[in-house]
Amino acid sequence: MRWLTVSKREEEYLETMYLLHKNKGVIRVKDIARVMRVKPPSVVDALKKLAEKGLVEYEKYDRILLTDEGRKIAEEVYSKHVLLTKFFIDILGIPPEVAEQDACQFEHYVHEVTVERIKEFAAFIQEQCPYVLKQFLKEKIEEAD
Amino acid sequence: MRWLTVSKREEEYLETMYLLHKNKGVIRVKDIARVMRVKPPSVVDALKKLAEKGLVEYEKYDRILLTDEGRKIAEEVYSKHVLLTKFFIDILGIPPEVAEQDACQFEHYVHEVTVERIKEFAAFIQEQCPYVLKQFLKEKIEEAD
DNA sequence: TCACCGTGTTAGGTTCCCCAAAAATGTTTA
DNA sequence: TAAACATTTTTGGGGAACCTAACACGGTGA
Repeated sequence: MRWLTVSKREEEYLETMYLLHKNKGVIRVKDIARVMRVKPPSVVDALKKLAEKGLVEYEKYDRILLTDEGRKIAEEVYSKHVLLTKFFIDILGIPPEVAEQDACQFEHYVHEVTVERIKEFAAFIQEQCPYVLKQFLKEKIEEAD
Repeated sequence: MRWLTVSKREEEYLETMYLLHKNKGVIRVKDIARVMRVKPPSVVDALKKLAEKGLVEYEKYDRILLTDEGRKIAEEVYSKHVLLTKFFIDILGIPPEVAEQDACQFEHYVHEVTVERIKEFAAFIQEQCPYVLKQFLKEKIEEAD
């Protein structure tokens, strides 16, 4: 029962915090700001709002943590991120940096149905015509040289 | 030489106006508002800004037109829209309403490289393994019943 | 211990995009 | 043509997300 609205930007904050926690153990304002390419005051604004929504544990000057609910949202977003990035790279043969950027935006909007279908399509194609796929990727890589 | 920045939302206004002009001949505040799901005052705000940027011909109470530059941007966005929608529907077999929604968001962010690659991939697959594709779509449509 | 410095926070302000209410203009009809 | 109706515009205001400048905290080295 998720009655609260989480904006695209808030999802990005949650995802960033999730990854910082996963990779560095601690979540710090400075690091969130660096990753999100904003200044620290913007991070504090965001933290206050997310705390009010019960998605982040935050007391000023204290350590920052995602709540269960916050982590759940972050994981959902991140899993879409991973899926989309993989699809762009492995199926469409898009350069990693571009794939990353596109996934990063699309993940916040893409419909569940589309996510599922992309997953299925990738599996189907890789199983049914792996050679054709390889051929396509090969051509694209050669063009890039 | 496009030095001015056009926000995502502005792109949407331009695209809406472009389609209204194409389909109804005239562009009216009321219709833009309906399509964009905003109230008329918001449309007027947007029109003023777009006029300042030279993307729209706008004098109050007068007829509304896109300038060449405005139409150019609208066409670029719209062509991405069409491509993405087609890809989602024809290749991934996503239901039209969902495809429409997703395309509508993604079109504003998707990288040129990705657009090109999607185009190429669709052509390649449709040529190299049309039967496999048909099989995939058939399964998905059957599941939906 | 305390002064310093990095980090975090507050205060105040900007831009973008939206709205409701009311005023102005345009159009249609009696 | 003038009243009634539809459409557009102005006015005034709000929320989201960002910023700079200044201030507060807290761990560290002298």
